[in-house]
Amino acid sequence: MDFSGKISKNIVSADLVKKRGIIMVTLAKQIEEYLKSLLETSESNSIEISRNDLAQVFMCVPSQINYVLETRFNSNVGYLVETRRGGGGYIRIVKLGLENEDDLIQMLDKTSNNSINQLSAEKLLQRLVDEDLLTLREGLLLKAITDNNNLQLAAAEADLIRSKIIKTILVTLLREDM
Amino acid sequence: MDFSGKISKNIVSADLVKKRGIIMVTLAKQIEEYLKSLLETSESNSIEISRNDLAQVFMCVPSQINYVLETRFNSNVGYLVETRRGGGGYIRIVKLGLENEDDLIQMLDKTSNNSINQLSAEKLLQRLVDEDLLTLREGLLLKAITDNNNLQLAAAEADLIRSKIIKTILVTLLREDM
DNA sequence: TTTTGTTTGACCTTTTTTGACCATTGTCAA
DNA sequence: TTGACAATGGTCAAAAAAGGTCAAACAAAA
Repeated sequence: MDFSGKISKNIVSADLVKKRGIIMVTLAKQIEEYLKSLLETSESNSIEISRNDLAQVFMCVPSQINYVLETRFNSNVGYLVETRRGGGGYIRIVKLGLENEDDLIQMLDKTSNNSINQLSAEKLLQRLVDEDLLTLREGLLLKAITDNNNLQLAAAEADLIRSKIIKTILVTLLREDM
Repeated sequence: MDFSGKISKNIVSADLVKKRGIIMVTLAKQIEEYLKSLLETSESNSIEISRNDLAQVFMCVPSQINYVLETRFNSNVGYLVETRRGGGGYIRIVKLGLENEDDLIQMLDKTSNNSINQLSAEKLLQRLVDEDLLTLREGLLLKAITDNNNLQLAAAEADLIRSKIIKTILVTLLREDM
């Protein structure tokens, strides 16, 4: 996208720049708040936006939206983002339910070491089944997927992939729109 | 075939991606849903349409129909399309079921190329959900697991791991006790 | 002053839409 | 019988419509 020739934005954006006391509220912060307010009024704890439209609303470059998503809506801070390109593309932000799911959060913390061996994964999955966070069938499926025999990788690599898979499982279970 | 007054919009089939407050439904998606709704009411799991008539109903160029057929009704996602040109020409879409083990085994064969990209995996999972071999939740979980963003690997490596995961899923579904 | 966080824009990838041109089949008049 | 022509559907590449990446420039905080 070519932005050359765009109207100098300093003038227009002046009234968008609110001040809170002396500290300037950044654009990123404003977009963050806006998205969070949308999420709050959403019944499903998720919203769908168009990157271009949103950028237009805030009179900024589209990539600014990505910055906000990366820094304020990643899974470490309790959000999940799904996107699609092309005509009819969209960005979906899903708020993860962090309030009631302390166990999952704790597991997530522990799991984020980027490495989980097969036995640990199996135990963790079993625990999720025991706590009714996964059905038995889901547990079996996931156990098979994280099995060394099926991954067929060098140990270190398998452990790494497994940790990513487990992390994804935990994050997905935190979705409140399932 | 008479299409007059037949566009029943917003017929949303079970989808891995549950839709909430859609921003923009593409033409392709609408035509896809329409054809799927026709298929669902069809006793024979097959329908016959006229490309030109359908294009007129949706007020688009005829080749748009081909795009929909190629991307949404190909054999990878469980459909078979037969056509005939010339006067009295037609397009027949047949929905292939996944009714017995042989179908899954066939799927396994096709899949065992040691490489599956994200989109193909997503479509395959969607099909398993549509055919009630996976629950929607299982589908979402598995889709997340096979998502590039979550695997965080180089494309080629991701495709390889994904094929192993898909293979494991299919094999597991073939288990008698699942 | 150094470090960390924000903003911007050039360039890239994916998906959908459109249209010009091609191929096949059926009909009917010569 | 055959050859024009109408009625279908097929192909392919360009344009349009999204979103993604990354590094440089700026700004704020430590």
